[in-house]
Amino acid sequence: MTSRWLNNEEERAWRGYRRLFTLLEAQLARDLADDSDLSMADYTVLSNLVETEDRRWRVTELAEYMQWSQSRLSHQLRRMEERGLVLREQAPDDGRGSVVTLTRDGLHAIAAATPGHLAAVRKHMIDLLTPDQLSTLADIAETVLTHLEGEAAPDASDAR
Amino acid sequence: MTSRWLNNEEERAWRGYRRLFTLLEAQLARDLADDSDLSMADYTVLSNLVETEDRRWRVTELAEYMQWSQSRLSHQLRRMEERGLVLREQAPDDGRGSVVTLTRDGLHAIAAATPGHLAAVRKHMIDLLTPDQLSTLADIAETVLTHLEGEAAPDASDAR
DNA sequence: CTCGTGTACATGATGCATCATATATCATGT
DNA sequence: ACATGATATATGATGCATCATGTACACGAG
Repeated sequence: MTSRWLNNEEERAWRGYRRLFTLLEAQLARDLADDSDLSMADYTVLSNLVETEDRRWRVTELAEYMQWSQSRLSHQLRRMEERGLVLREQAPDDGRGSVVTLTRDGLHAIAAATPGHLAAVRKHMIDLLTPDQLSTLADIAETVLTHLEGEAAPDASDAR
Repeated sequence: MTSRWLNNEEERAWRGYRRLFTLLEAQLARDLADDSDLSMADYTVLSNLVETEDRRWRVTELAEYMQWSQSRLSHQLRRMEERGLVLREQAPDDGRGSVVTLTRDGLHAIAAATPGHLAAVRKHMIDLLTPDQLSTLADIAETVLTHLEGEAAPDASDAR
């Protein structure tokens, strides 16, 4: 496990990347809280719901899509259900399953919050970068994500 | 829907960036947990301590440097103190303040964990990218961070 | 000196994230 | 039909993050 140290440019990239996420996330959460009653978690759930054709998700599928644990999503949905933002119904095709849907209030909440949030994303990040930078960033993410997804399921050698 | 507001390339960058952070953070935390008894939070605190000349920080300064709330750091330090990783002493020059230091165990823990952690950072990110990509990433972070830091303190009346 | 105000840090309460486990249902081999 | 194991979801317990507030000290004005 002999590890080389990070050189200057690598360290600049690494530290910058981490600090970027920390500060940007905080700023977006503040902006969102300022003009809605939603947390980032609420927003993400609602926006995933509103983006589907019929505005319905099976709970586990939504959890996988969001890269959340099933338990985390279940707790989050319970809180959002108590606030009247979403509903959980019996899945028609599977007695074990639930289907989450938006309530009228939930739809209203996400519709009201989205323009402001996307404006904030632009203001604090997208509009600050050149098209080249954006495209490089997307490439970086793609490369690392491809690697990480291979990492998560390096299975195949289950046989002993 | 996001694509109404961001064009394709912007959306690819934005979604990629967010998913990158989520998955990478999870992977690094797993790797760290696998070969140490430290959480990412523990690791960050310890590594900030070990990187200073005398291995001492005033609590508030450390909190600012880490971009943590003072309260969050205080709770974290209490837990770490209970585990014998750090110590808090009276600040010599200010009766209100505390100075955090590493214990022998804390020093040992960070020394043992660092090579593996840096190897993981290389493996899951740095070594996957070209020097150009790294340098663009660092530039992106610098640009956005400069903007965000202006955002956090848009208060010009501080001028003396 | 002491009064008011600001700063450094700690702490209790509350909400969220995670872990282990429970419950109900489905799927399959016998 | 039945046992066995897998899957979908919920939930209670625990630890961490955050918020509001408390305590102690600092510092300057009168």
